[in-house]
Amino acid sequence: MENLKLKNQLCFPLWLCAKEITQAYEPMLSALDLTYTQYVAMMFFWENDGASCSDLSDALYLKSSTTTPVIERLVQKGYLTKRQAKDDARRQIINVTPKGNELKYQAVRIPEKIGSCVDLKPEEAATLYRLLYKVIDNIEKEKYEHRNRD
Amino acid sequence: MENLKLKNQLCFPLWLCAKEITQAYEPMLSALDLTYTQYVAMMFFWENDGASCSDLSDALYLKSSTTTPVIERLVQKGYLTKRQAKDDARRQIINVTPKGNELKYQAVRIPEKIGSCVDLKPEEAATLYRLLYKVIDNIEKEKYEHRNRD
DNA sequence: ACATATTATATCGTGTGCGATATATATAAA
DNA sequence: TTTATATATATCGCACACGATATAATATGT
Repeated sequence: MENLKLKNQLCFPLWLCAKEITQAYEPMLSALDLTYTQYVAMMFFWENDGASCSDLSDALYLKSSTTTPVIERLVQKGYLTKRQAKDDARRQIINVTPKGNELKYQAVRIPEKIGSCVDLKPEEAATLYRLLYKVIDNIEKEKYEHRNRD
Repeated sequence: MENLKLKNQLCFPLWLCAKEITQAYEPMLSALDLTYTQYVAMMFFWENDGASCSDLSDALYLKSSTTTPVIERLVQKGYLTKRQAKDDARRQIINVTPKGNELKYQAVRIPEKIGSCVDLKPEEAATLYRLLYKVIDNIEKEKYEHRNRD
């Protein structure tokens, strides 16, 4: 039963690490009135102004049942606007407001602060980054193959 | 603003990877009527029968507001029991029921299935494991120092 | 043109996970 | 002994995140 011990699970430090790093953002983000998920969503729209709800869902690997309320809150806070596309009324176009763009200038110091908190050597960070994406790709591939087995 | 792009964030693949791997457990765990968090809690109690609620909170770095309902559900399912300690009435002792121990034998194949899904070379998995714990330790250290700055 | 399938988004219920707060018990200090 | 402090756990409200399902709009096939 050695393989059922917590210390032998890869998933456990992964889960824990994600939780810890998300919490490390909390004091910086609460100053901007953002949660971590809202911050990630803002990062996406800063980079992809005019994208749709489903573009966000795809980029973040989230379901619309998660992104819809996240976007809704960011609209309420005045950081985003939402309107129907002219060519396809199903599509909701999201735009960043001037207030939402100001946030970007306030957020610009956050990544380096987190970096100093994580405190890895550049090559360690690069290795971690590479291995995480490898796991993500492997799981995605497995999911895809599983779907096609039915 | 290059550092505010999603692809340059270490936290994003971390968060995504944790989410993906948790979901990969889902089909195996739903057969045992467990969620991922409940499974982790069961792993802890299989290894630490007779531990308390706060022992679980400490081991999983969770608050009692999270562990209390998790334990509550596992008691309802008949996998755990909860009783007051004789020497300290504040302390709640958790024990695994026979039904809870049967689960262990059904769960024993899960880690290897996840391993094949994650599909890393042993040395890659070891590196990932080491780097994740390094980040966790660094963030914990930072938290500790921050507390002592006040 | 019209039925069918697909796509985009929303709604609902369940289960974490957090901070803030409350309560009961136990220990230490006066 | 009484008071103060610390500890263990529970409760509450908020914000994800999921699967299942519903609804509306568009695209496709005959």
